[in-house]
Amino acid sequence: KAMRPEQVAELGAQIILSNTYHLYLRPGSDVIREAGGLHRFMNWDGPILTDSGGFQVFSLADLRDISEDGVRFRSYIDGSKHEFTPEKSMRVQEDLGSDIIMAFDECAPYPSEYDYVKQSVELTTRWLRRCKEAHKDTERQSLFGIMQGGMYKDLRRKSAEDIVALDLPGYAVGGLSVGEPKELMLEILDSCVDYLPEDRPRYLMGVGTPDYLFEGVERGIDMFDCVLPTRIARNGTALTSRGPVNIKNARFERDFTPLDHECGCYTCRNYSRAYLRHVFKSNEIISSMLLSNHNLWFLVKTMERIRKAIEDDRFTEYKEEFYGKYYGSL
RNA sequence: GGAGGAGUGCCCGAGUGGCUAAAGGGGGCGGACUGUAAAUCCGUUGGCUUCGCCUACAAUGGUUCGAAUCCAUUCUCCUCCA
Repeated sequence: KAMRPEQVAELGAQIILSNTYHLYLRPGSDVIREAGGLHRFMNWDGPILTDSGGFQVFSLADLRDISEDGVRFRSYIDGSKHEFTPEKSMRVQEDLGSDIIMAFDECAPYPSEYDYVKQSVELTTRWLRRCKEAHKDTERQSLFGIMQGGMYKDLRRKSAEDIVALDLPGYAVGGLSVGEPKELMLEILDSCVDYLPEDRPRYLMGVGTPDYLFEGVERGIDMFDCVLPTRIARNGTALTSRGPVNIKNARFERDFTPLDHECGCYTCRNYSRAYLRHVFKSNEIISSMLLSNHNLWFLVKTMERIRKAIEDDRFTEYKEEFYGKYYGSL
């Protein structure tokens, strides 16, 4: 949102995420197929990953009904009834033509009882087998499996072992960062990442804040995705090397310095905090554009530096340096 | 000059005797946001020596146990007629 694909590419982003559930409801996956696929439709010729719609089963919970076969839900747009099954999700993602397609899973809410999560994990695994079965074009599209298991280590392990047995090109950790405390999230992540093969991409879904990126990488995660940078941008928050900055704050009214002195992004090269505050408060669309651009740049550059630090064998030093500034005083 | 109508907190605006420091918006201030139903949502917004007191619904005076609400006068604005 608020970004042209060209700008996303200019940031150095290598892949973007789209959502099966939302595109299925609107404009409809048939429309996108007719348009020649998502890449053409949205003018992005790099890789695209599509989420399966599993997360929407969780986030739009009051509108759905889960069964062995799949999920029945009502459209929040027009109230119409639909059913998503693993097969359906695969077919829709095929229509979209994305490069990485995600398994149709159930993301258990936090907190959830052990028995519920156990059932849920087993269902997710059965659904994954059906996804793999239904997924035909393995040349053009890579199907990633999703580990679940809530906050229960034994269920995480079981989930991981079961999905890894299916020998997929990549694996995701789902069901984290759903409202649990950070310590718990890290403890669970610690316990389960190693069950996923090191030679396949390991993707932590829905994460996150800069600190979570470091924590994830440190534990062996390769990929992340998150709405946070663009959403908080639209709501007036910028991520900076000195921590988050709420550009709405009165103290920036006459602050004519850049958002982040160390940032080389378009926004920081050309605009002051006072201007960004002004356009935000005036409800100017450029506010979302400038802040989204900055936040995405910030995360992309942070990840580039993390990769470089790993190559130079100084990840821990870089993490400490980053944290020192990020959590230090503004 | 005549006839009607109106003046409410920073702004708009509800309220026509006690449950009103005064609905609801807006604006201000602060916060939240993590596989996007979000340019969304939440809190707060007269003062103070804050389990209470003070100042407040144009101004002043009055009626009443009690007034933003009723009465009188004054001021200001709007509409129509001359």
